[in-house]
Amino acid sequence: MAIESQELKKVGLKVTLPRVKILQIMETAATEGKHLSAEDVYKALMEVGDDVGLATVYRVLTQFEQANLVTRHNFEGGHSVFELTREDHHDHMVCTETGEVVEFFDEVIEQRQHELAEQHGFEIVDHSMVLYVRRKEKK
Amino acid sequence: MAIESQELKKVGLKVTLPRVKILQIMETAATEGKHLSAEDVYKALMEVGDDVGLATVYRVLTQFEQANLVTRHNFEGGHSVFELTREDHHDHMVCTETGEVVEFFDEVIEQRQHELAEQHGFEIVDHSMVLYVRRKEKK
DNA sequence: TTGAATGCAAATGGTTTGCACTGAC
DNA sequence: GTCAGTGCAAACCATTTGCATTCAA
Repeated sequence: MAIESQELKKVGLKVTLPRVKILQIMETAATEGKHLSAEDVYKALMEVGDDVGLATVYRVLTQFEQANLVTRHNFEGGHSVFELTREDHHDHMVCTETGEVVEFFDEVIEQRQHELAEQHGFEIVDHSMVLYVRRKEKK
Repeated sequence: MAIESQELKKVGLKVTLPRVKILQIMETAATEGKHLSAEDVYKALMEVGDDVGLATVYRVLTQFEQANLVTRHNFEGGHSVFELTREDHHDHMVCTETGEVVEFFDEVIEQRQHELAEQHGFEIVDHSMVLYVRRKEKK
């Protein structure tokens, strides 16, 4: 049995063709370090000849998100992008010129965030930090 | 002439009733530390008896944003909120239970962000950092 | 068999736009 | 008087949902 099927069962989702296919696509994207929108996933399915409705793509991605298989990001621009959930937390910097996405993690910042929330009597449930950047001119 | 009129002229916008009214509302909200959605502004206008179309509210807020009079934030949840642009940069924490918004600024984090961008060969154009938080249970 | 999953199309909700009318200069 | 600004309704776009059909278990 394919790895995808096992992962689906593990999170309590019935093994169906759309779910397996979409999971495969997300895994492929992950190895390339890419973040896909629902539309991207839909197109990828079309290209491989798999006829899955866009609505199903949204439904499945949402289920995957709830099952913590994928993580949803809301960068500027109105649409969401998804990536396979990884055990290691990380934030993103997005190049405003090329759209390139770089992932990073910084212990100092994470630490400060918790301290700041604490100072205001809160605890952090989640956070998003996106740096919109531009390639520096080489001198 | 009211202060609002001068501000509008300064940024090259013709002085019209909707623009003056909306600017006043944004200023009032600012003194209360509030962030308003287009809908909020629209409702505020209605309450005062000023009949301005929702479309105009969007158009004016967008113009204000381009003129750098107001700043637009895209928190989770699909809709944008606006606040008067301030010279001092700050980030936000949003309570997931009450919607309460707290502004904060932390030099340590700002510093690290620049260092991290630099490490990847980028310079920061802009950034968004939002902490989604929950009031801590008092023990 | 049988309830869950899917496809399709229609609905949604925030935001934008086309166009004729209005108003600021 | 003119052209930018506005109101209204229709259009948009990403996403969600209702419902009849299909399918995994």
